[in-house]
Order: sequence, then structure tokens, then C-alpha cells
Amino acid sequence: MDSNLAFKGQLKTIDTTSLVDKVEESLVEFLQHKKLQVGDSIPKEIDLANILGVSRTVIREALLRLRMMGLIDSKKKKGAVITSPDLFGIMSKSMKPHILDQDTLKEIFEIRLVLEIGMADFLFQHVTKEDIEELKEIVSKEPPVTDHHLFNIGHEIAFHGKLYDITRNETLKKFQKMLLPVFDYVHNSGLLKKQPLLKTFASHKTLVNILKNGTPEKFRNGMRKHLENHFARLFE
Amino acid sequence: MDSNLAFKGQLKTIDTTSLVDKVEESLVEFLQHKKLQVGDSIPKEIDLANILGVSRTVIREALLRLRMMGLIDSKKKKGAVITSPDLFGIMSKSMKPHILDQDTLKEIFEIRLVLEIGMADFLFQHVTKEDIEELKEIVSKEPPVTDHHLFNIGHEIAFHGKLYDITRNETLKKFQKMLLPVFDYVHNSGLLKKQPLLKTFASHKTLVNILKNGTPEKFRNGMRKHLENHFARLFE
DNA sequence: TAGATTATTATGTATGACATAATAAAATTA
DNA sequence: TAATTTTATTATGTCATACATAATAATCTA
Repeated sequence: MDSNLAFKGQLKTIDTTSLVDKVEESLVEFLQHKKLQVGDSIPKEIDLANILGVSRTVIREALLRLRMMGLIDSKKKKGAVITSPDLFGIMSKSMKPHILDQDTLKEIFEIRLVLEIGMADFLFQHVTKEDIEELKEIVSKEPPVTDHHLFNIGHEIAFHGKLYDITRNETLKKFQKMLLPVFDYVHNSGLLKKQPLLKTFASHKTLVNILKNGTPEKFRNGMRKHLENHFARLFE
Repeated sequence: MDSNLAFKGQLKTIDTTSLVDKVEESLVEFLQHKKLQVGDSIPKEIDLANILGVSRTVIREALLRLRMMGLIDSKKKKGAVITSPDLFGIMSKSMKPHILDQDTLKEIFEIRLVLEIGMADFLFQHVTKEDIEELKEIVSKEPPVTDHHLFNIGHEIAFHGKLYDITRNETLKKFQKMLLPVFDYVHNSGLLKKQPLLKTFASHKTLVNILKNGTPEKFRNGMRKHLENHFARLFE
């Protein structure tokens, strides 16, 4: 009998979402509806279970999700309290380069280039004399290029990380921090087969000078040249 | 197994991780050590519980985390199977603008500007004639500026979204998709009090022309001018 | 009243049971 | 025999209960 099809239009689309999904939704809605402040505590698990008419198990699984999303933090006796969500903290946890496929790794690498070229305006907006001094300090400790063709990753991170600092954008900084293990992984594992072929046209020192005396536009071009090797590898 | 208990009193301060934390770690390690392919299934919950010597409850909570991280997907009878992790899936879920504080919203807005200025090289690397045509098509449907000072958000998203498409960077696209609700929220809620004061120096049409005949450098400058209004608001 | 001790409380963990849906095996029918 | 329906199996989903643990509140002691 194919009679089922006859009722297709009349029947409501059954939601395939699990019970935990619904509870999660309810809880999020509850949180934002109550306009709870950071630090406020929410009803205890057993109460939530009674209110929503589900088992504590389901409540716990839903709360676990909220905790992963950084919306709440559970304390032993106090119960769960609202926290300021840390978007990138969550991602950092799941940013395990070994389990990412090669295409994704490449794309993440690309995003880094996009960010560092695009951040120029914010650098110039916030940079201070102290920042310049610190950058110069970092550059002065730069290991000689002749040492080994492959640049020193630690130093790279120090310099470029400082740039992210200067943007004064905490979210951006967290984003970079999240991406770091990927770069580390990409450089260490022989994923980048070829050594940089091209000469670095703009050195760190050059970039610092531009940041000190130049313009965002010049910095973008400088950074683009600085990253030329990476681009060349990506576009080959 | 439980020889640790002898040191219980001394180690207490250091070991702040919960049982679920450890199990989660073990499972992730297990997955990457076994080099499991996408689609492979992992041992069932009860087996994992026996192997690791913990209750099924703990196993389930740990598996729930892996599921949130996009590492596995649970099927009713088949068990849990490896999936390709979706980094931004999790973040998208927790990207609820209403619960983000104002500073974070501003920072996310800034990141958008960074991305769109910095993506120029990848646009030129991948853009096709068809892309140009599509962009022109979008621009042609642009509502007149005189209609209302506040630009049409839907159209903005269509144009700028297409640019993200052209980069052919799926991760970047997902990132943008994740940020969309924030822009929507920022624009709709009176968070941006002032209307754009400055004339848009570079129109969408101008950007398309640069993309067709210009260079990445010119495009970056054009985009910078195009976003001038946003920058002005951020820097005021 | 300050400090130490005990009681309370909400989350963390363990166990057992049953429901449910996807799959495999068996039985039936053509 | 092959196709199809029915039944059995299985692993996750949900529920209920009990106890452990750590943080807090209440009480007691000096």
C-alpha cells in the first residue's frame, strides 16, 4: 500500500531533532530571554529536569553543550553560572591539525595571509612607540638567514604575533592563537615539500619601518611581498 | 589501575581535569592513533566504557563533545562513525549575537573588514569570467542610493558574499557565513547609532571593474575606500 | 568574634533498565 | 530461486536511582 503518500501534504514535517536538541534550544532561549548577567546562576539540573519534563540525563547533555559553547560554567555546589562566551576557545579545542584534511589546512593557511595583509589599518590606528620598540627588539634577535633556509618558526611567531597584539583586537588575537598549532603542524610535517624558492622581498625590518613612518597602503604591499614565498607555494 | 590513589592527597592541586576531560583526550588520541578514515566506526559505548574502565555515562559525555567538535556522528544502530570535522559548525551554533558583549561584536565587525581587504590576491587568483558576469548581475540589481541612506543589507550580503565565493576557500566562506548573523544584528539593532556620514568613494561597480582589469593592490585600495564608512565609524 | 568543625547542597560518576531506530537474519511469497 | 515481508538483533537515546565529591553554609569551640 502506498497510501502514506496521500497524507504527505497534510502531515506536519516531523522534526528529526533529538530531545537533547530541543532542550538545548529551550535553555538558550531561556538564558537570553531572562537577560541573565554574567555571574548569575541558572536553576539546578534537577529543577530544570522537572520544569521541562525530561530526565536529568538529557538536561545534563544539553548543559554540557552550553558549557562547550562557553555560555555557562558549572561549579560544584553553586550550580551553573552564566559566562561570557569565548567563541574561539571552543574552536581552539577542536583545532587538532592531525585530524584536519590537507585541503582544510591549506585554506587555514590562506586565511592567515588574508588576515595579515588586511589588518594594516588597525595596526596604524593603534600602534604606539612602545610597540615599535618591541618590534625592533624582536627583529634584532632575528637569527641569521644563512643559518638554514627554513626560517625559524619561533621567531616568525614572535614577530607576527606581536602584530596581532597591536591591532588591539582580542577576538582576532584569539583567532591567531587558534591557528598557531596549524602552522606549527604544517611547517613541521613535510606538508610543505618545497623550501621557499624566492627571496623575501620585504624583511621584518622593512615592515617595522613602514609601520613607523609609512601608511596602511604601503604596509599592505610590504606584507604582501613579505609573504610572497607563501603565496608562491600556494599558487604553484 | 588504581595505584594512583596512593598519591591522591598530594596530587590533588595539580589534577584539576575531570574524568570526562581525560576520557575525551584518550578518545581523540585513540582516533588519531588508529588513523581512522572518514566513515569508519569506533567501538560502541559499552565497550569503550569497559576498555577505559569508566561508566557509560562518562563515555557518552565525552562522545558528545567529539560530536560537537564534528569528529564523529552517532547513528542509532551503526554506532559512532568518523566524520570530517567542521571547525566552524560549532562556532556557528554558539554565534548568538544577543549574548555577545558589545566589544566582541565590534571586534568581529573589524575582522570582516580585515578579511575583505586582505583577500584580494585570492580573488585574482581564482576569479573567472562567469564570476565577473555574476557580480555585474548583482550590481545591476542594486537599489538606488537615494531610496534610504541606510544601504540594503540583503544586497550588501549578496555582493560581498559572492566575493567570498570567488576565493574558493571553503573555510573562509564558512567563516563569513558564521559572521553573518552578527552583521545582521549589528545593523538591525541600533548599535550603529550614526548613519554613514561619508560618501562611498568606491562603489561595487568600481570594485568589479578593478577585479576585471586591475591588480590585487588596486583592489585592496578600492575595497579600503569602499569600506571607508565602516572604518570611520569604528575609529571615531 | 575568629577559626575550626560539621552539615548541606548541586554537580560528577556509576549502574541498570527500557525505548527506539537501523540493520541483519529469517521466513514467506511470487 | 529471487524478491519481499516479517522478525530478531543491536547500539544509541532516554529514564531513574544511588552514591561520591567539592564548595558553601551552618554550627560549634576557643
